[in-house]
Amino acid sequence: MSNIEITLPDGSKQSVAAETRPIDIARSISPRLADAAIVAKVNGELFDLTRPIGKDASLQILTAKDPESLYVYRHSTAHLLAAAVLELYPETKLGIGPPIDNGFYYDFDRPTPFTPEDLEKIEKKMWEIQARSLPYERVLTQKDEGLKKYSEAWMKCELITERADQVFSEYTLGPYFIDFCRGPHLPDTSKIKAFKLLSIAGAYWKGDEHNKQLQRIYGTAWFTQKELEAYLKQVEEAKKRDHRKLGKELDLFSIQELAGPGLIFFHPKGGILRKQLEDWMRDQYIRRGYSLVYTPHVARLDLWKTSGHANFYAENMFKPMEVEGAEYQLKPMNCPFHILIYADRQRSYRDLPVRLGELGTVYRYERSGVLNGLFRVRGFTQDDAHIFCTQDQIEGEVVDCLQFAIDTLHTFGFTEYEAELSTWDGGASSKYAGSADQWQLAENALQRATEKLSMKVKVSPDEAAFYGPKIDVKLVDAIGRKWQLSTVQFDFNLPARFGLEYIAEDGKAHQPLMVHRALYGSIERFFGILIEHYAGAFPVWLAPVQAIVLPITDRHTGYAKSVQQQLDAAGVRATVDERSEKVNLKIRDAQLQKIPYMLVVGDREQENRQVAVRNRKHGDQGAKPVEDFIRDVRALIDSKAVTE
RNA sequence: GCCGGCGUAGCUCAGCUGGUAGAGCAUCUGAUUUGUAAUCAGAGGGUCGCAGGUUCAAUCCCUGUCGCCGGCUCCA
Repeated sequence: MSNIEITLPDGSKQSVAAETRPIDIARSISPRLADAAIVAKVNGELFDLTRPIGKDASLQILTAKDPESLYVYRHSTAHLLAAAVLELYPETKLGIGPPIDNGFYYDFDRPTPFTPEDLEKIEKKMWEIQARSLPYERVLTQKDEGLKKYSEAWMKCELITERADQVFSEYTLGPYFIDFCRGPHLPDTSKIKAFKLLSIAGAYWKGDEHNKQLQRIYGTAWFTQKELEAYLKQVEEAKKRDHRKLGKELDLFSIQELAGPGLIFFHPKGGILRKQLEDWMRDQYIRRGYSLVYTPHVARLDLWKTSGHANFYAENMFKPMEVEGAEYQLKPMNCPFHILIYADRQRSYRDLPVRLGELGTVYRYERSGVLNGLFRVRGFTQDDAHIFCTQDQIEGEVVDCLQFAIDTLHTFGFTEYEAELSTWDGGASSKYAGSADQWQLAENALQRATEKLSMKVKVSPDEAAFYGPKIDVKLVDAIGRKWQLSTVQFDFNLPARFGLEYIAEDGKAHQPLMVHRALYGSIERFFGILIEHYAGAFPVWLAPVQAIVLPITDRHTGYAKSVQQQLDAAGVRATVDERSEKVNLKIRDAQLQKIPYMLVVGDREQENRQVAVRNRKHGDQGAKPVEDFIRDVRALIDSKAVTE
């Protein structure tokens, strides 16, 4: 038997038998390492701990500290799930079972759906199998032989036919379970310590709704019980912040069954918040050289035929309505309208850039199953703007757009964000509109703009829209979730379709470049993100009620009202709780309404023209003159402070 | 749209595999006049999402429909 040479991460070398396995090396280094080992890396490739190394190689033993380990761990937990399902329901056919961000899932094909009770049974069975310390065994199979072996399992056959090499690997777990799988896996089930099955959902085979619908079981898995509990707690936290729940509790907005799904009603308190968003954005438009425009909600279908939306966007549009023999279309986008304004008169290069901005309300048909609170609706308002400019101007325009996006995030209290640049395929296919020159120019401009602003950007090739490359900005919220928000995208399609032009210095007509950009994206959606980010406790400048005056007894109500009037006069949104209730109750209710400041007034305050300030977060702040409070709170409002 | 779950008072939820419904909070009334997260008492309030069907009898079983939730898909 020949020997092989193993190089460890510290550079040391060992000569060992070819059938030596990573776990053997780990043991020879230290029992603790062997115990902590999850998986190995052999020449950079993930390897089972129990798979013979077989050739000269560099070897790294991965433990729970290495991020790749968790995926292997979850993948193995998914196999454990499938093994349990097969033990309980042998007729079930297996789909795929990959690890995902917070856990894993497995897709099953089965005539009767799983119930929540089944989930409990399956989880119990999983622990039972786990306790047997069954090994995950890797087996090599010939492709034709494998197809025979899996002839009962149609999904596996499909996968093997499409993806498998001539000789492929399988993994077994116990007597019932064998799976076409690249691996690697844990050595055995005893390594699995903490997991929980979470939910059952329908999922289409390969994510395509034309395919058969399978039943997916989701689960989460972590190295330790502690991490599992922390994750479940984080899920709970997210539930507490759910904007649909808070929207009702804080009386911000509603969706009315009688009016229809996906259509948002802003209540007075939500209305104040929305007005803050709108006012800030319009103000910024003006400061940053945009022209504010207003356009209709419907237009002749011909416009949408010219823009092409009637064709490629038809399935997202409400059906046209007939008016005096002509068809009219509710607008799903603002761009054609802005284009009409641009094209309404001849443009000189001296006029460019033309930046037309609008808070434009659009209606899109979304399938009923995808609607979700404020996040996914059928009618929403975009802070939409279109920039028409020359080639020389695009880089500057893109820089300004991105800077605007970053300023927007900071203003609303988001400090972390990510940017993604979606580019085309370099012309490999014909699915993209526009010329290679245009793509090059635009992609370069986007790239250079991010460099100028020192933005970190992830490039996603072949992810662009068909009409142009784009940069998307994602924010990270208070509990670490990412939300796609702003977008800056080029459009090579519409200027051509509408024959847009400007007269250049050479006296000839040229086609302008068009940039489409939205920073909030959708005001409704951004509102929802804000609700969840702040868990309803908005910064003072956004809070619907900024201060509530709490008279201790009825005889203080008069003074309380005079305080409220002073606050009103100073532009501080204030109310008075006039109920004949105890202060404790009034405070409790104000806290639950997440009102930033509670101003308790009794004999002492009335006598000294003061208010006893209570901050929703920091509690009792002591008494101070009304003017002092107004000065302090105005400072916070004027600076749009996001911390208290 | 599809799969699964759900729809009971303004809100949050109970309601024993069929005998026309109950709690807490909220509301109203009365008492209490209160100092930093729930004062007490009484009263009113439901065609059990909607429409059919089965049954002597339906909140409960069946069918359809509307809406919501978790996913699939897609995006802002």
